[in-house]
Amino acid sequence: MRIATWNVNSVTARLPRLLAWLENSGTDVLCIQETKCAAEQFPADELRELGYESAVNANGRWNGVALVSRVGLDDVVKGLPGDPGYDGAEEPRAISATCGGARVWSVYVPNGREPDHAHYAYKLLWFEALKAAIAGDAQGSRPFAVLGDYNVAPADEDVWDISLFEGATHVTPAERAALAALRETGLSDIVPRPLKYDVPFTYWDYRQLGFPKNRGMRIDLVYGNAAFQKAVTDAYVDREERKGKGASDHAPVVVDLDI
DNA sequence: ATGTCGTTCAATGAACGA
Repeated sequence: MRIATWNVNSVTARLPRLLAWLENSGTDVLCIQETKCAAEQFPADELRELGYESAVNANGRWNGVALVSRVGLDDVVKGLPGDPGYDGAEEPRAISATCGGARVWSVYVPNGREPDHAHYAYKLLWFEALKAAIAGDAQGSRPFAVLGDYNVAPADEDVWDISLFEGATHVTPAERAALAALRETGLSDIVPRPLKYDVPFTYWDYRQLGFPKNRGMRIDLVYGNAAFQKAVTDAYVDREERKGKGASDHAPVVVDLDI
């Protein structure tokens, strides 16, 4: 089974590339983040024509996640139990389902904006709720993984120049501690191969020639339990998808599994 | 080859988030 995660930065703007990528990549299950559309605007019909079922948790302009599968899509759960919400409202940042024998989540962790911003406190609370929600499945014998845009670089090496991140989110000890807490439930970081350069960056800012200069970050992560990790045969970042006109600012992370 | 992109609201750009 080939499973992938991709922050598409608007599923409607990305639709031609999304359909082409699914056709060409041989992906069985895709975890999508930042659909940036209302649920009814999600291109389920176009995906169905390619043989994929869809499950969507989205509500408009911001955020939005989805699961797309051609190997089954059962027991869909939208949202995160205990989601702290932001500014009085719960946001569509999580969806989970059973696909081809694996239980998978597609998550879009809050950005945090600045360490002294309310959004940062929200981000940490959101991580706590995620940990509580997945701890049971992490210990289970069924292959289980949480895939998505975590908006945290696990180590200093996971950003192009750590000296430029002083005082910034995505690299703070508290955010990294939140990742460590997730791993302590029984999940492992499935680190993909970079297809070019040394570090498997997954995101490059649109601005200031981020991609051509490889000013990237590894913030799209695959956290799998022991059964999932044991089944992994390969993992890589499809940086080709970041190239050219009409690309998302994130590249897909692809994982091959012997299940 | 790549010196932002995408959505929304109200509008022929600005505001906002990332």
